Amino acid sequence: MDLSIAIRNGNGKPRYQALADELRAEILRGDYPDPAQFPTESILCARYGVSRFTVREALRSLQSEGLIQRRRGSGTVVQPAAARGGALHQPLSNVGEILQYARDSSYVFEPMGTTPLPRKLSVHIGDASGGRWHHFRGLRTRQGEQGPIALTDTYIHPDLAAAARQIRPNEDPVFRQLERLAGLRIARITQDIQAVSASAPVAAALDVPRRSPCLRILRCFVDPSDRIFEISASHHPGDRFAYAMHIEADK
Amino acid sequence: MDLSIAIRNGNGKPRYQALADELRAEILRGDYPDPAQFPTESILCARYGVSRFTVREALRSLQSEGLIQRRRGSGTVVQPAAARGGALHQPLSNVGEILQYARDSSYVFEPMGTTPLPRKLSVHIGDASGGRWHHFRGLRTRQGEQGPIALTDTYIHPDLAAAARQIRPNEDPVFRQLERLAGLRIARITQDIQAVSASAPVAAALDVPRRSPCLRILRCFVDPSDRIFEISASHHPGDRFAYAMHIEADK
DNA sequence: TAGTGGTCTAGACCACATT
DNA sequence: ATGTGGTCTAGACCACTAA
Repeated sequence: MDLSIAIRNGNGKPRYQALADELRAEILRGDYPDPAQFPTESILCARYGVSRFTVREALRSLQSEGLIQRRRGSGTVVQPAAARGGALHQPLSNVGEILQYARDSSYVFEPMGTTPLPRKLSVHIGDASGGRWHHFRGLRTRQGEQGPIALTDTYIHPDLAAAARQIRPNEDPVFRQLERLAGLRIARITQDIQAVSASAPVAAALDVPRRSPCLRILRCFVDPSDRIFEISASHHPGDRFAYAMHIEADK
Repeated sequence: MDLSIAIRNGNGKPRYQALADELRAEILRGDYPDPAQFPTESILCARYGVSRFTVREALRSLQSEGLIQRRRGSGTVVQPAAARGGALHQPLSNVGEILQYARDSSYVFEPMGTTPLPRKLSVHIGDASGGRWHHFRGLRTRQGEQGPIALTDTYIHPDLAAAARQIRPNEDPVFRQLERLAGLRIARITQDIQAVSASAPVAAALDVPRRSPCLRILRCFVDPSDRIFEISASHHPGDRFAYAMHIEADK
């Protein structure tokens, strides 16, 4: 009677990740109108024919994304969408979500040629190579908003110039295209959040008054060898954007 | 010859957490001048007489705190302090770190009596009870800075008024004192980061010009039953404070 | 090829919440 | 008393890196 597609390992994806994807889709689809009706670990083990380890790894992902909450003795409940943040929020807990965050917003960008890394950024990462980085500039908009929610400047390391030239606007995010074109993997992202005043060009692009407060997010994309291959600087209008996150307690 | 205090379970603390505490102390103490000299999983298993599960749980904590990086095939290396963020940074990945973040800064606060929750906050959490919350106000300063790095307003839920009256300034953070005084546990924190203009009182307290950009962090402290028992609103001067974080890649 | 960390199994005992 | 999720063991196989 069990028609569920068994969680296999054929595609190369770990089982716990495939299981997490499956359960995440169910939750976002609204399959659990009653939050307490989420299956227990033992049920998931039986239903998908995997060990408890695999189930727990999958649920750990969902918990870190804020989709479920777990309590010893009681069980697992899905977190109501209302508690997951309001309209202008961007909850992020892993690289996958940075991609997925494009869900209900759209991003268009265009190539700006090559340039030395702006001084603020080169100081920030301690880069003194002085090479020319490929530069892209983009705007993120959200339906129902009266203006863009982000202006993003993206810089690609000089060593990846060949791949950078093949990047096409309006498809995947820049770092995903880079992964594919240059055959590299992203290991982690470091992020720096600061409040700044809108400079004239930023204010114009975001359609906000000059000097109005902006959230600036500096991201460094790092490969497994600790090389920074991409840097992005995003400016978000203070009144149209909030960065939401949740932090689990130590047990 | 092994004089290491065995990782026990007597104190009630899980073994993996005791191990993480031990290794974290070693790293912060500078016991690994050569970052690559960090022990492998099998060495840690043998040295502390625990299973690989326990070791990996401990290392998972340290990795989420950005203290170590791990690579299949190569090994585990401690993350050089330089790569963990510069002077004004506050890296946070769990509740423990929010406490620990007091490391090289000092925080003083004073009671401000009781007040209805400010409208901005009550709207944010959807609270319409209208009760009077205990209010504390504090300043965080950092040695070597020419001004405070945070102005924090903390509000305690009316139900905890009895405990709130016993809170003493200049000791533990408010939420730690609440845990002790009211016998509650904190399950998680939700956080909202936004850029705002300094209002007159905020500007005066932070010693910055009026309307200068500020990072505002709204925190809701939630108990295991999903009740918000504390809310805090922190304002950080844009030019003296950055919020740093790191995000691991999906495997 | 040897050794690393990543995934996975099948068990076990426990603290805790609910019945 | 039952069942939940949290901790922990002892194995195993694998993908990957480095020598």
